[in-house]
Amino acid sequence: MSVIFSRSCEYALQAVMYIAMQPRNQMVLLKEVAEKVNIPKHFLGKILQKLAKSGLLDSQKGPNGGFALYETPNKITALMIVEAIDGFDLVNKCVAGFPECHREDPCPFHEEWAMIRNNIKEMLEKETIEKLMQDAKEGKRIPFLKPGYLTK
Amino acid sequence: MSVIFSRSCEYALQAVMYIAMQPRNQMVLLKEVAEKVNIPKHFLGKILQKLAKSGLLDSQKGPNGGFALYETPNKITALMIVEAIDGFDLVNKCVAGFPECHREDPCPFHEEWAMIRNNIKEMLEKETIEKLMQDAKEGKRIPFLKPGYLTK
DNA sequence: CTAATTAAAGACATATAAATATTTATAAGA
DNA sequence: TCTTATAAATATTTATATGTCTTTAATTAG
Repeated sequence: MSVIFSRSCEYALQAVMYIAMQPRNQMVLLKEVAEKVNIPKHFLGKILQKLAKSGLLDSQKGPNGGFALYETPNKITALMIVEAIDGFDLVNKCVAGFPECHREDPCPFHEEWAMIRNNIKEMLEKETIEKLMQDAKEGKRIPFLKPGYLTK
Repeated sequence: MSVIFSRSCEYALQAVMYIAMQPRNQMVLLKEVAEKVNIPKHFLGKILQKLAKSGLLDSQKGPNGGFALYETPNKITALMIVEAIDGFDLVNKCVAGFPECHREDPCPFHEEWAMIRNNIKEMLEKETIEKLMQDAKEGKRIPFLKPGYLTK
């Protein structure tokens, strides 16, 4: 298998990027996100609820309701999203699955993995939603990016 | 979730380490590995079969049968084990799950992740079974390591 | 107050990984 | 050849993640 993030977490990252790219003056519908980013609607609903409970998104029921970023894009990092959905077990769990592996009593992989784990964490902290949007403007692919977005 | 390796893969790494630490002049029983490393026996059986088919282990049925390393410990790397069990999707798959992400048309995470992925790969290549055993002798914890091992 | 719109919640279904149990095939030794 | 020890193969169960469907609750507009 070799997965880093769960499917839910991948969806969360993509959905937040999509929401961030919409005009800030109105909320974005679950239906719209689901269709544009191609995620099962009710499954996505639960993911966005979780992000809302974690304080990353705002959500409103009823007409004109929907989802929006709770903070400005420069305050939301990929790490926050990952932690909200998957938890960041990567930080604690032994990469080789040894049950009692920790710094004072490390397995043979421990130190090497600690470095990599740290790289991952730093990378995810550095990637704010703002930066991801910037990247998109510079041509990095975000499949659901509307053609007109760059010129807006 | 945030998993790097599947449970099977963790078991594979641990089991190979265990086998490597046994005397080379006889085969190691599935039953013994399962008990000492604390892995469900039949589940482990399938994992070891897979390692045998991949050419990492030798296996023999019947009395005096069991499993053994097919190569000397310095020829077997953690990467080989991971690839045999999980495949190394890490190499190909987009970390954020974008379906059509590749080098010529990368998502915003692509380059950062490529570096980390490479670090992981290099680390796993560097960790031969021999080195892991060396580490164990230097005090790195391997829970199923027999107390007497260091002085043998 | 009523109807319409939307997210939230809960129940259910499916897919996959993990674990367990049973049967079969192979080799060794008496 | 017969029995025993062992891995290999197969079938079954359980757990968890993912996906779907239905109902409920909240909000707005009229």
